Amino acid sequence: MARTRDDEASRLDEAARAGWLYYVAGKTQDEIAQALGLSRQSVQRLVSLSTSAGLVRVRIDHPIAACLDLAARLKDRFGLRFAEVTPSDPASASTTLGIADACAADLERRLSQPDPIILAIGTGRTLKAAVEHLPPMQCRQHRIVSLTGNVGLDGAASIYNVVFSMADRVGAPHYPMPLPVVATSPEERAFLHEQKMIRATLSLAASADVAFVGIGQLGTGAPLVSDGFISEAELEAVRRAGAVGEICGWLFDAAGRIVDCAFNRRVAGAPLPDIATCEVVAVAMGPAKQAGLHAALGTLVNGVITDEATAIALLAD
Amino acid sequence: MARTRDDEASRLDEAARAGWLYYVAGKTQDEIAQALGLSRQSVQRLVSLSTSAGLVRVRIDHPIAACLDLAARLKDRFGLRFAEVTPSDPASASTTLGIADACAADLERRLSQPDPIILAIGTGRTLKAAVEHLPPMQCRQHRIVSLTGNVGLDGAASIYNVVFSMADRVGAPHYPMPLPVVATSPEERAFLHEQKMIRATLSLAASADVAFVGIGQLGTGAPLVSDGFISEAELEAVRRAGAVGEICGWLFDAAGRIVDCAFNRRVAGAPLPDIATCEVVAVAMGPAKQAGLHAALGTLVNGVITDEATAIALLAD
DNA sequence: CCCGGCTTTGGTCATTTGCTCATCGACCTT
DNA sequence: AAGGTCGATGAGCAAATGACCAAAGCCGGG
Repeated sequence: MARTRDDEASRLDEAARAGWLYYVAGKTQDEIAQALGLSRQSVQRLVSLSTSAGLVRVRIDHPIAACLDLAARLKDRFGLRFAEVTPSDPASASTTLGIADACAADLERRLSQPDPIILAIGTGRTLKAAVEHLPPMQCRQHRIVSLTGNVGLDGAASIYNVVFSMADRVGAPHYPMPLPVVATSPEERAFLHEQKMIRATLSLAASADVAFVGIGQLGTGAPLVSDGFISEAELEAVRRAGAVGEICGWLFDAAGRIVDCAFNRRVAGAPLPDIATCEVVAVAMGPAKQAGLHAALGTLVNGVITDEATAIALLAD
Repeated sequence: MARTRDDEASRLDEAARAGWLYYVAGKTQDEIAQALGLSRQSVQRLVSLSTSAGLVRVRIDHPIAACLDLAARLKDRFGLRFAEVTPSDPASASTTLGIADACAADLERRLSQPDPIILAIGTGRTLKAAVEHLPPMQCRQHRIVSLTGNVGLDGAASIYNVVFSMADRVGAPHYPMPLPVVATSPEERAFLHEQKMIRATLSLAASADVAFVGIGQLGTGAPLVSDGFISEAELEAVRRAGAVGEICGWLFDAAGRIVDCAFNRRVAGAPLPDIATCEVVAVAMGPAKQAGLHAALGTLVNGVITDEATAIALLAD
């Protein structure tokens, strides 16, 4: 036996004492060494031991602390590269409150970097709200590319295509997709994708460094239905085929796989960027989006911005 | 107005975030700076703010054998119901270091109980420091009553009356004493105590479940003198009459008896709760308070929070 | 008894951190 | 509107910290 119980206990005792002097009394390791008659290195080891042995408990008394903890657990659980959790306001049923600010803050942080990036952006009410929280900036070094078509069924630009307002605000070159959101047939889609300008934009989207996307629910009030891209009946059919959510029009199942269905073959937007090469951040909250979010995390996206309640629900699954 | 509440709150948000990343996640300030899009110096300031604002609470989760032993011996020797001993920093002359944290932790423990209690609190620098270490809580079930008047000689509220800041932090109903600390005469004291509101508060104090009090020294730097409640000469007189310490203004002798003197007849605060029915905890450390502490232990108080050096000295007497 | 492996200790150096100072900019006063 | 004041910010620097490395004990096995 290399060490007796007593030795170990007294060593922990020493460690606790050193940790106390260091963390509570705020002494330097040199002073502690002098006080305890040890070398500074020994004190360093004791202090280090006191933390690694879990003797030192640090608590942050702020609501943010719980959110950061949830974010760390989300990252760990779903293998994400990025996670941010905002405090929930239990009184509000809004599905953008808080995360829109958080998303805007994150966008701002990324855009204020001098190194040029290609930023892809999806569509939807959540992103729309986020972009509205962006401060005016000038960052011509970045390029912003839309992942979805911006033309509705009636030929009018969809108001939820956010690339325009975003690029407008931040003063960056932008690359919209002059396409319908959904083509009338796979053949039309293929034809459209052959167009030179479209190909350039598609290629830009494929090489995006970071993408922000919303999660579309498929239940009551599904945006695909209310925006007229799919009929209730067809949606019901793909739901029975396993679809649980939608990103930029792409329907996916509970395992995060793009469903092989007639609708997806007509989606005119760019394929979702590969999470191996691109940071794809889902911005969504609320019970309606939970199933879709859960399926997409770690498969279609490797980042998330959500709220406390949704984070808790996701981790409980 | 230089700063709005929102600005300050969001700055604390940021500070909490930085503090969490630094202390809990163990990141370096450089990494945090990069993650939050700030300069390293700003992160340093935020981390520093998070500690100075009391957001970060460190506690050593290890019973140091020596301190446990001292606590047990104090309980045994003085017949106490409660004793807690924290490690000492031999180099520091602070009279609050460590015990403020310990007192805050104990207060928090008691306040987090669901069963409602009446908590009486005295005054002084030590308790003030302890309250500042309390985390924000919501415990409306408890009542906090002050044992002393909160009005100084000049009519201003004494800053060391801690019931306000404490109640503020923990969100509990509180009952201050709208009285001077010391009345100008015994008659004035009697008259004041006849007031209806005062009587209610006095009665609440008398039925307190637990009380936390500081110990006032009578030697150099006696708070009663520096706060102007008693003249040097008068203090010297009561010292010759046997007084060795003071709790909430009440002077007591080496046997722990309240001295029968002119000053005590004018003390306007509530009588000290009876140790037969109330847990009265003295929070004090340091050689200057040792005599008073020794006299009060087991007579006026039945609990103590002190530090290692003081505990050793008390047991050596 | 010596030797080799293992742990611990103290020294050295790169990294991290806290502090001071100069500068900038916003806001207030005159 | 000009000037002053205050706070915030970033650069530089010195102190503090943590990691690495070599040397010294310590033990069991031979």
